Amino acid sequence: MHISRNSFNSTFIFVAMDTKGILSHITRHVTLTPEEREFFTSLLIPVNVKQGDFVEQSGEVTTNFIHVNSGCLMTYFTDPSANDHVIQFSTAGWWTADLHSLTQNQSSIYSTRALADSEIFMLPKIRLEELVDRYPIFERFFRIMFQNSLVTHQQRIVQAFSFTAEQRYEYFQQKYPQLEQFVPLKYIASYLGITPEFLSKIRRKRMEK
Amino acid sequence: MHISRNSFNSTFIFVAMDTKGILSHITRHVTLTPEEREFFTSLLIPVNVKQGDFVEQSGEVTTNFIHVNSGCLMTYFTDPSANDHVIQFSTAGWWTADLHSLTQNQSSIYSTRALADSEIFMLPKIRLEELVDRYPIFERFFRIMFQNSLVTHQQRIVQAFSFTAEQRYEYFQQKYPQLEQFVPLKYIASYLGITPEFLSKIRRKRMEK
DNA sequence: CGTCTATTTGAATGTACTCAAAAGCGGTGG
DNA sequence: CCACCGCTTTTGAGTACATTCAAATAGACG
Repeated sequence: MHISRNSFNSTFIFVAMDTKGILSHITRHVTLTPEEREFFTSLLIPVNVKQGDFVEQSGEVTTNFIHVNSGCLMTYFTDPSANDHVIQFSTAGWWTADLHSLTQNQSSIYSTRALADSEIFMLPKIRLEELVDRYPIFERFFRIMFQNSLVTHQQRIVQAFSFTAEQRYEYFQQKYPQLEQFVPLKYIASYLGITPEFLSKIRRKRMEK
Repeated sequence: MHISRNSFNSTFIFVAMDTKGILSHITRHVTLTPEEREFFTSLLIPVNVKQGDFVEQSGEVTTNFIHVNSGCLMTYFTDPSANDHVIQFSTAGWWTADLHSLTQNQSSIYSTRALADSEIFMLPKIRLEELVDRYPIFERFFRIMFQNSLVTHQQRIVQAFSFTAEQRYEYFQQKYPQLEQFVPLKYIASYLGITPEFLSKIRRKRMEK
């Protein structure tokens, strides 16, 4: 899998970053006291990544939850035949993490890379544990977040099995209209579970209508 | 979709039921005080269902979390072409719920039925809310449960897109060896996202090896 | 412009589906 | 106890959806 900038950049740029976005996403689900906000934001590690940078690499043990403040990330799985399968695109407001690697301390089978220059927050697993021990309201927040994520995952499973590729593409366009603007089609094809060639044929067919 | 007993049984049988199993599943993840155990079990509604009974029906708004104490349930989705797609088999120790219907108060697109005579616990949504408000330890429990469930869901998405039907069948056999003993093949085919005819052909091919 | 990658096109192929029908299997009633 | 019924599973032929491979075209970037 190649993106224009394909070097692995291990020297992330740490900068001051606005926490309004992430806090507003959280307070959509739970109410925080000033103290809770303060403590939470103190745990976040702001990182600037450039297009093509790896945020996580398969084979390593994941130690961070990641929140996208701006830009766009892509998480993908490389199968034994060296084919990549995009699992998720994460735009502003989304969280991403390999929960299996994170909870079982096993090396990850997923990689996460920046599809565009992005501002992200890293929340180390051990810090999250401190956070929820101290303020159970965050336990609730993550419970709700995982709960919502499960709904989305379940819908994707249903679709994978009951929709044709063309229907999945239509659904994708409706649900993420902004993504198609700047995500290369081959990654969208991968996300839909089809080859770039076949996506191209679907697109032509739809243009002709 | 037909099971031997295909009547909708709205008169569930309420009985005394052992709460040891469900408590041990919970205390695998969190530690509970006697008071917390007591309060939690007081919220559970034990129900006995017979093979073929509906536990939840699509079109209705879901109001319960369901825990399987013994037996086996199956949750499936009926698509616009009236084809059923099995989403999950739930055996002893599993939880099941349509989180979308539950959280958004919308009518469910899933149905859940008993594949065998089963003992289940119902936990009404409003009771769960009381529970987590009063004892945040349960917030943690459900956070961990959803987190683990997400791992499984993600794996299933990866498999749907990168495995052939035969590979998915092999994985299923490894992961749920007990299920194949008594679940009709057509439901297993549905779970795997293939037709019963094709599963039959896969099985013959594997027998010949 | 030249190079590199992304996208499109077309032909041949493969995986899985549809439809129709036969075979297997468990229960029920005469 | 056997015959019949309803449902599940198997089989086979024809078909559709999606892939592979090879090559042409289009776009982005230096």
